[in-house]
Amino acid sequence: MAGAARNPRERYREQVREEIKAHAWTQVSTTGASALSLNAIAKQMGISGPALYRYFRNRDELITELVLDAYRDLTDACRSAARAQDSPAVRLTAVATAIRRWALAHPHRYLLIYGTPVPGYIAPPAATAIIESLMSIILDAFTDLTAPTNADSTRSGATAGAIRDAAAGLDAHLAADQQWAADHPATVRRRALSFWTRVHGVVSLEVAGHFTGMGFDPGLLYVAEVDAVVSTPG
Amino acid sequence: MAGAARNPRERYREQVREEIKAHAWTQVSTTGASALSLNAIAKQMGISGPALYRYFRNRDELITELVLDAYRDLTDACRSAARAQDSPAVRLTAVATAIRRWALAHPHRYLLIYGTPVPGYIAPPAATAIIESLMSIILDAFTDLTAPTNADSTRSGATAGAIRDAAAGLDAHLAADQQWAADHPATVRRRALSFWTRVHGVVSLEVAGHFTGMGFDPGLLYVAEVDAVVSTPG
DNA sequence: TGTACATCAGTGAACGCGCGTTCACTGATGTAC
DNA sequence: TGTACATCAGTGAACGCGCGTTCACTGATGTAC
Repeated sequence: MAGAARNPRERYREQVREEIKAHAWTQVSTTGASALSLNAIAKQMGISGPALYRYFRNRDELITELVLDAYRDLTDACRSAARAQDSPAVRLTAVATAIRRWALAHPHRYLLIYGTPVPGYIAPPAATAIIESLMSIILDAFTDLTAPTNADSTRSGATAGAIRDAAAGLDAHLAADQQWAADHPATVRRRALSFWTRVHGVVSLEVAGHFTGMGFDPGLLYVAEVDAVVSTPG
Repeated sequence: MAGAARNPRERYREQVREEIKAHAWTQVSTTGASALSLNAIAKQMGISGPALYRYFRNRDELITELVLDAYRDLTDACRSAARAQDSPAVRLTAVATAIRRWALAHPHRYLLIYGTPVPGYIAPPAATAIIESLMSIILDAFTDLTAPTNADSTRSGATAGAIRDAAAGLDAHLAADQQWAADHPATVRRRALSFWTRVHGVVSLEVAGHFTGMGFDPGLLYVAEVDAVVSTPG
């Protein structure tokens, strides 16, 4: 995307960069991100170590590229999942499914973004921009979900007083806060945050293997968690 | 607990082991678990590297000890939080608060357990036993919560059909499954799983710093998420 | 079309460093008679 | 109470290894006249 390689040399450059990143990914998946070794990548490619410095200034720049690729890949998956659906509720479920599918298909990619931060490494600002565009998919869907049924979203109801209190408290806090996603109403932001944390609650535990041996299907738990926030009015 | 040091030599041994672990923790918090270095610990203690092999067979055994300590510490925090409360709903909130407090107080401890798995390292079976005792605190609380209001936990209700469907589907699946926590009814297990994933959804994102810069209070989101599963009937 | 020049991919040696782990050892500490 | 012996904490040298990064270089590839 950032400039289709014009001359042959640039084309080749881009090609080798991709090959390096591919080998980097297989290494991240086996050794972990913090143990990523440039020399090992070079050896796998049948190339001398210093040759890599033609393509990446140093180790940190390579990791940054991997992180950005992962962010882009996840966001693309969500965008195309959302595009296919008209109904906002179905769209949200589709996005949730896309996230889990993506995470299970590329656990190392997921963990590089949402796992333990690589010590000493600071995520590039570009990553924030990408993740914001992902969040806006979710925010927009919740906006669409709230708009038509605006009339019957009454906030009383005798059932379950405590949950309403806590949610109302969060709403009030978000209404006063103008930093994040200020162009969306507080209720929409609250539901988007709820969606986001429930998604990662199930997925991160599943990817890290904390459900293994328990013998139930995490997919059903996932659907239940996501549906609860999508289908609950308010 | 595992045998109070009898003679002076054992007492000293235990003491040095603890000192090594303390230095290991400060190193994990700065460098990350996968970069834990025995030689660096020794240097910090003013001791030669090989001396550590008197106290731990190798690097893996030290990490195992750290993991077990973290599991024990978290479980103890939850147990004492639960002990103070009679009402099951309040008890669950107290446990949730204890988990978040503990995670924020010891981010590296939390991430060692629930973050990216250390590559090549397999969690010891003893850890599973500890985490099961933690889960039983939550399972018992949900059992107490369900028991008295057993009569009015009707499964119909016109509101929010989708959420009921997904939850009911998970219930049916859990009822058929006899592996995990088979001594508790499916509904209780479903709610415990929901509680567990919501807790980690908020906490893991918060600890990894994914809320920084968004400008809202994660504590309020946390309370809302936990209250939603504690206060929702069924 | 052919030649001269600039660009740039890749090499190999070298830098200083740290790692986990083993081994044979010294010297202090506790124990048994 | 004093001595002989066993136990064990800790040392220093050594093992082979891999790391990120720099440097001066060779040789191929593309460009300009």
